[in-house]
Amino acid sequence: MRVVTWNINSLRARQERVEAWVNEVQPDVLLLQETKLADDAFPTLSFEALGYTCAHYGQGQWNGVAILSKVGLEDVVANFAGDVEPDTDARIITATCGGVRVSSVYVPNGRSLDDDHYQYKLSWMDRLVAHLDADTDPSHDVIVGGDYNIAPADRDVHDPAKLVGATHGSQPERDRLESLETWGLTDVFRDQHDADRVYSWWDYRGGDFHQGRGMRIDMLMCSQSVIDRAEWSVIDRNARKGKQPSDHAPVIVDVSV
DNA sequence: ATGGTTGTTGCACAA
Repeated sequence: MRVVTWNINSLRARQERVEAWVNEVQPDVLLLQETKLADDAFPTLSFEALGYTCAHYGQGQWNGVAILSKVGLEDVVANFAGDVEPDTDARIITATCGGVRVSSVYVPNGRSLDDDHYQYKLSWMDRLVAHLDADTDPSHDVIVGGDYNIAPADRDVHDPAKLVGATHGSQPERDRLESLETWGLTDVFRDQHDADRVYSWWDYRGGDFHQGRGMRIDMLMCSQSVIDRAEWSVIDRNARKGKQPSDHAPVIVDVSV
């Protein structure tokens, strides 16, 4: 079973590229972030024609997350589960696909360490753990994939010095990722690869992609039973090339079933 | 240090 997470930075602007990539790579489950669509604008019919069942949670203009599946899609939860304080933004959707409890998450950017949005980001990560407690159990097959807007370690960043005093690499953010690990999830890409200078996001500006200046902030966080069956994982940086790319590349894992 | 780019119920703001 092939599971992919991809922040596509507007589905409206990216539909053609996303469909071409999907036809090439044939994910069984595709987790999208930043669709920037309201639910009634989501192109369900286009994806159904490619063999997918879809669940979308969006608000238009900003945010928006989706799950596309060829292996079934059940028990959909938009927003946080249970009694967890609901998010005002559309940043998380959860479903069961092929026996795996998958979530597509778009963690708040944080903007800057002194911004209210940074506190919102930390709170959001705390609520994500509470959501997992309410929704499922680490002994199950669980994949929480998405744009975390957090680089797990300095080795996941082109220039760690530039992150000092900034978001994406601060200790409180990394502590939140560690809380997810404590809950029972593992970053499958890092579990499989020791390589440095592998990124999933590059700023559009200044030729950063071509200069190799990026960060690895998109992850597939997997429970142990999934990690044990993970055969292969890669970040497809080719998808960041060419005309009108998203600023993020897709992250792929193949899990034996 | 600054600025560079892309997207949006855009003409400022988020990333």
